[in-house]
Amino acid sequence: MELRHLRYFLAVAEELSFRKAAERLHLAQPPLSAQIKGLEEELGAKLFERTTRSVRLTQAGRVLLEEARIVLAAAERAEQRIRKADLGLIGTLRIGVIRPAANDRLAAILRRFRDHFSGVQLILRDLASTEQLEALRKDELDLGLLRPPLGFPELDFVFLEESPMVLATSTDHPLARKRRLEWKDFDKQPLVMMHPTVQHGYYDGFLAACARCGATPYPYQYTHDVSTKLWLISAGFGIAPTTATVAESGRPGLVLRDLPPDRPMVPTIAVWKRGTHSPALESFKRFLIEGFSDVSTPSTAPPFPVG
Amino acid sequence: MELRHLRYFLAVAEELSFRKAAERLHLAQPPLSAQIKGLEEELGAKLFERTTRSVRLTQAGRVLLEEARIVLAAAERAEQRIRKADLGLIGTLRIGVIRPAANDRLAAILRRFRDHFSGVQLILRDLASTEQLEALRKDELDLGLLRPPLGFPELDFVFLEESPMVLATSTDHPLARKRRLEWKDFDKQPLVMMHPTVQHGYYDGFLAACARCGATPYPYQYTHDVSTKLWLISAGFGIAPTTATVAESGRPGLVLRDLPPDRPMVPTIAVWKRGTHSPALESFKRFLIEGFSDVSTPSTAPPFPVG
DNA sequence: ATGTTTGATACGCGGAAGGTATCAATCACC
DNA sequence: GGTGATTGATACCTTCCGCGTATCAAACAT
Repeated sequence: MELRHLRYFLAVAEELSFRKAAERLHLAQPPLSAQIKGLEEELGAKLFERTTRSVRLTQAGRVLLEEARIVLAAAERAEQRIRKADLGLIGTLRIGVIRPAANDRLAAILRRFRDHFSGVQLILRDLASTEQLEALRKDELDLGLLRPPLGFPELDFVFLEESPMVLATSTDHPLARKRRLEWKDFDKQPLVMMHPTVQHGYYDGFLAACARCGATPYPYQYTHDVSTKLWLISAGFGIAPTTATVAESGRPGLVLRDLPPDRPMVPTIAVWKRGTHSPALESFKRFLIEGFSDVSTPSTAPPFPVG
Repeated sequence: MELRHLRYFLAVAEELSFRKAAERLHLAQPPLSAQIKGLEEELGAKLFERTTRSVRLTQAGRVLLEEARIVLAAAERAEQRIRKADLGLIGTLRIGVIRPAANDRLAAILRRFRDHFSGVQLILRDLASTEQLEALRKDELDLGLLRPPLGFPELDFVFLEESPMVLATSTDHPLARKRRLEWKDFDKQPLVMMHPTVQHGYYDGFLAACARCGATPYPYQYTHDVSTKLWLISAGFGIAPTTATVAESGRPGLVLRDLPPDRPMVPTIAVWKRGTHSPALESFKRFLIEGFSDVSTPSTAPPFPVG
């Protein structure tokens, strides 16, 4: 059975005349009769009682009259929704957000987007950077707001903002009191780090700077989220570089110190799969870029290692 | 757009592989690609992001995935309901009933039918004989329970039961007291008759018997339903032949008298349009005939004038 | 009796659906 | 890093089916 059969049937059922129905369909009458006949044979049921002078619906025909209208309406709706989706007016955007990016600025952007694109359902997922990259790879996410580096090629990104990396220690740690930190201060220091499975490469810049000055801190504890990491640091389990904006809310027992000169910056980037042509996503990216325009520094070359 | 497109699209969207989808559809891969391409062009929207190694849904594709399932499910449901309708398991039966036929016996038959065919919706319409014939002609009724004669050819019928015609008078009418009625008693009597537009030909037998005996009663009042007719008679507006079963409920002021020998019988028949092949209707007729089997007298030739 | 109207039938054409062979691009694997 | 395997796209051909024209048979109108 094809929609053509239903369209033809509906015309005949409504006109109760093959001739008039054919006219309405801009079709000759013989092929119309043939199509109806074919439909009846396929369904194994007579749909019309025909004489040479009258056409009447059978029981089966009466039922199909109801059903055909439903099917055709559903098909019509499908076409309309496709067109809307293609304009980016409806659809779903699955967006991954790392905790530090879930701030007021992003909330305002989301709110503005929803005001303009009420038909686009935003599905926000609170995921760590590595998890987002994996989700992007598996096409379970349309856009990720996360930290570099990118996990695999086939990704495009745009830089949104960056925040300096600072050192987090407990209040009773010697480095909390030292007047001015130097890279070699971190030699043989125990580090409280995010586990690579949730954030990979985050510490590369820090460790490289240490290495350049001959300092070799060592991994001591791994956590899976930022708040646990800060909690462990405040409990004296070690030190760690972290992003300045993350720990702004004054946490008791925690001290944030500026790193020595040439401190790494921690960018937030928006990432999506290359070649994804989604008008809704394009619109969302426009809102994102505009929302961060006062802080973002557009760059042609990636300001950090990719991959 | 045809259902084929949606079936093909659904396979590709679910498999996310043209090759696997083609396999599932028992189809070669190139025509499948061509069909999807054609669908995309017709809708004016890309449905898949394809590389040589991966197939991903676009926003529009994701929307169509939902919609295609809906449309195909509706089509599936349509086919199933057609088959059921063709077996007479679902559908609607529009049945006309004259008031005198709306009795306990018919109610029991209707109840039994509904128990066996719960999917068939019975639409009962309280209509006079002539109205039913008109409704049958216009295909607004599937079966009529009414009185002869039939209004036009193209009708088939089955005899269900009959009841003797009796005379209705008011209690103070001379004929109410006469010991034994003769046909010539009705000469010059005013008749209270059902209007021909609601019951046509009902009085033919009575008037013919009168005429054979030289009696000529005359039409005096016309009513449009039985209860008004009996009310007028009880009020002394005239006399009328009526069906014995109609006036059983003792109405004050009304007297029913047996007619002279060779009194006409009043049949109840079930009527439908010839050539109507409706399994549900066939089943209903079976229930009807069985329900009246103790009183009906099957006959090959019509026991009354047709037309 | 004749003409008109209606659905069915016969038949031919064109286009679209489907099959086969093949290509280009990418991935896996040694 | 070259090579074979896999995947979707392309080219080309065949088949079939949807559609049009011409015509018929039946029923109604005149």
